Amino acid sequence: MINEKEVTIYDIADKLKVSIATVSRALKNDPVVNIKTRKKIFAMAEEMNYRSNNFARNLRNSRTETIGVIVPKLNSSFMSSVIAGIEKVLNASGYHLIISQSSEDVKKEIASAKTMFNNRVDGLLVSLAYDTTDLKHFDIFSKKNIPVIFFDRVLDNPHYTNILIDNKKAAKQATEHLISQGCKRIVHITASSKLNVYEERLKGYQEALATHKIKFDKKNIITCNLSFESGEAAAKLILKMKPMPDGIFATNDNCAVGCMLALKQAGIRIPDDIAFVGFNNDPVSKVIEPNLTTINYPGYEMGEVAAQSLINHLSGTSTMHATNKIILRWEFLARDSSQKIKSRAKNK
Amino acid sequence: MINEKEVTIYDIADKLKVSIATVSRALKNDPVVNIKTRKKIFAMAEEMNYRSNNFARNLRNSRTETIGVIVPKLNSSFMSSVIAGIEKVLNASGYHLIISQSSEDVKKEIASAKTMFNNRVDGLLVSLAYDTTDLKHFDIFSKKNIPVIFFDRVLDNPHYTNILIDNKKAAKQATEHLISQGCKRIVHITASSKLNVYEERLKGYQEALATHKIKFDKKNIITCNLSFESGEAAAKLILKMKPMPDGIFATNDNCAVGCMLALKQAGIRIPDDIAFVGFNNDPVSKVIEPNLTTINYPGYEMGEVAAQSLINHLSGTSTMHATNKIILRWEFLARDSSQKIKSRAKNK
DNA sequence: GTGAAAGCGCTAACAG
DNA sequence: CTGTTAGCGCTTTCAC
Repeated sequence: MINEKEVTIYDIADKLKVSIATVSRALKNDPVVNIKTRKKIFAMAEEMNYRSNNFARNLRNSRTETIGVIVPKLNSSFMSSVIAGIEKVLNASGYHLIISQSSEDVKKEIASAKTMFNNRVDGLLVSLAYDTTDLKHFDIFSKKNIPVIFFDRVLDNPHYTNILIDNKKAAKQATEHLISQGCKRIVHITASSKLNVYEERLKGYQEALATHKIKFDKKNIITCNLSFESGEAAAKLILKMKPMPDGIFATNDNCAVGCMLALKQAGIRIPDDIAFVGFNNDPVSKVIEPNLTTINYPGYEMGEVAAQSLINHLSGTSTMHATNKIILRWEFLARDSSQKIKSRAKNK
Repeated sequence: MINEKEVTIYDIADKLKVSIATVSRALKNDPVVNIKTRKKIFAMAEEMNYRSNNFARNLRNSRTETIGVIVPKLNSSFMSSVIAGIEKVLNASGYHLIISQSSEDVKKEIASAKTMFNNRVDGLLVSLAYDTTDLKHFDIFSKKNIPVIFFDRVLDNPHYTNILIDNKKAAKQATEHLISQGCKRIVHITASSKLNVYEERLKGYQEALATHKIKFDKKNIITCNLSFESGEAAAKLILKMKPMPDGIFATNDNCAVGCMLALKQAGIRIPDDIAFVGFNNDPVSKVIEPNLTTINYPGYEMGEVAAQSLINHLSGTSTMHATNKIILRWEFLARDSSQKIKSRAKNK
């Protein structure tokens, strides 16, 4: 248990009677070093249990090989899939990951950004908090040419890369599906946030209504924080509506499920009285009865793409200043919660 | 977008006509520096947007203020709660987190441990992979007195701290609950892993049977990987059993839910034909109908405790060599999936 | 109270 | 192909 002395390239150089420069070069497998010397040095390094000192290396290189990730909440099925995807790609490329959660609070998001900055991350991956309305706190990064990439919860902007799905189109299809099932009074449950995801989904909902000549009514918009509990609360509001809606499009499965359970308890039949469509393809959507129709949202893939895109920026494969948008595919999953007329969907 | 030059303590010293030593001391708020000088230096640092260089500092201090976390899988409700708890405590203490997943594979776990070691984490938090059978790959850490703490998925050992719940007792209570509901043929669905969690739960199951003079039958043990899908597969086995069991205790909610859904589809009534108890209090347990009786398992808290305990080790509050076990409380949640005789449980 | 100076381990320019 | 050397930015003795 005694603290062994750390072995350095000096120790290796001493033993082998070569210079530290040679050791340093050999360890990086620099072909300029004689192949035999390289082999000897590798062997000795192994034997002495040498491990390179990242601080010293980073101090010289001023790179950390560390990527920061800021997300609103770690414990959701979607977000943990994203992180898993990020982790996979980054680890494969030798990067490390430091993670921080904003807990849906801009203030904490700002603090996290600062911490990441001080820790000199080589790049940053961000999904914004609920109440974030501008991107000023990321200016420090762009000033130093540190790439920042936003995913899922993004804000339209001219400076950074955004990775997202076409929320408007997905929401439109979800709403049109309800309309095709005969729904006329469709409630939209969403968040009171300025983030693109919610704005776009609302737009998609409105567009679908417009296309089918259904008048948009503000009273049919319920805003909440999208939790399971707020879904239950939404159910109470819905039960008081006259006439009651015959279709509900919620921007989040969890919330939809909370709402469905509460409505079922109140005797509402789903989908016959009220048809449901959610968003995200959360695992619960296949447990609730009837199974929830939803939009499949590639969390794991989004993480992979975000990480890969960052790595490309870092390695210069893509130019720093190229601002773009990466749009991922999504998929509409029709399940029983919304099929009023057709034969019931197969389990999917 | 021009890369601004990084400001160092030399720059501050220059501007203020003091030495770098003074600046260094002042920045750490060392009382030996005149209070006025300290204030001036702080002000200037602020003005110049100084940020301390962690590499240089770490190179001197040989500490990283970084904690490594290795978990089997990131994307489970339980694990993300744990990580959230860890993140909270660690961030509050100024530590960073680097995360890696073993994907339930010892080989990747060994590789991750090595990476963490090379990155000189100050401490390590680990939940073991499915097929890990010994702790040799963590020897490198103990040799250098780097604390390693295991949580949840642990292996009994004399060298490291383990954080877990009393799985045997919890499993015993779960099983006894089924017995008290009149179950005589209780199937136990568990994992074919040597990890304590599964062994202890099996023991608890067996003890409960013994206490109530029910003969243990190996045929009543179904082993699988505990996924939702393997729960469905287990249902097929169960349907073929003659006589069919009248109670099932699964070591994981997800798996239990997969199994329940499949059995329901086959016309089995729950709890009347078969009563169910799960483990983990996963969100799905409150969505499935009937709601799943389960063991509440404090993931977030487990993360907090693990992180705090590591910090205590690091700060010397607790001695390095003290090996111990931290046992967290758990809670049995009786819900409808298991209540054959009593009036149905209130929603909990 | 403050400063000078050594050095943490490594990289890379330069020289041979 | 190999060695010498000057730092990277910071902390910390040791002097004054």
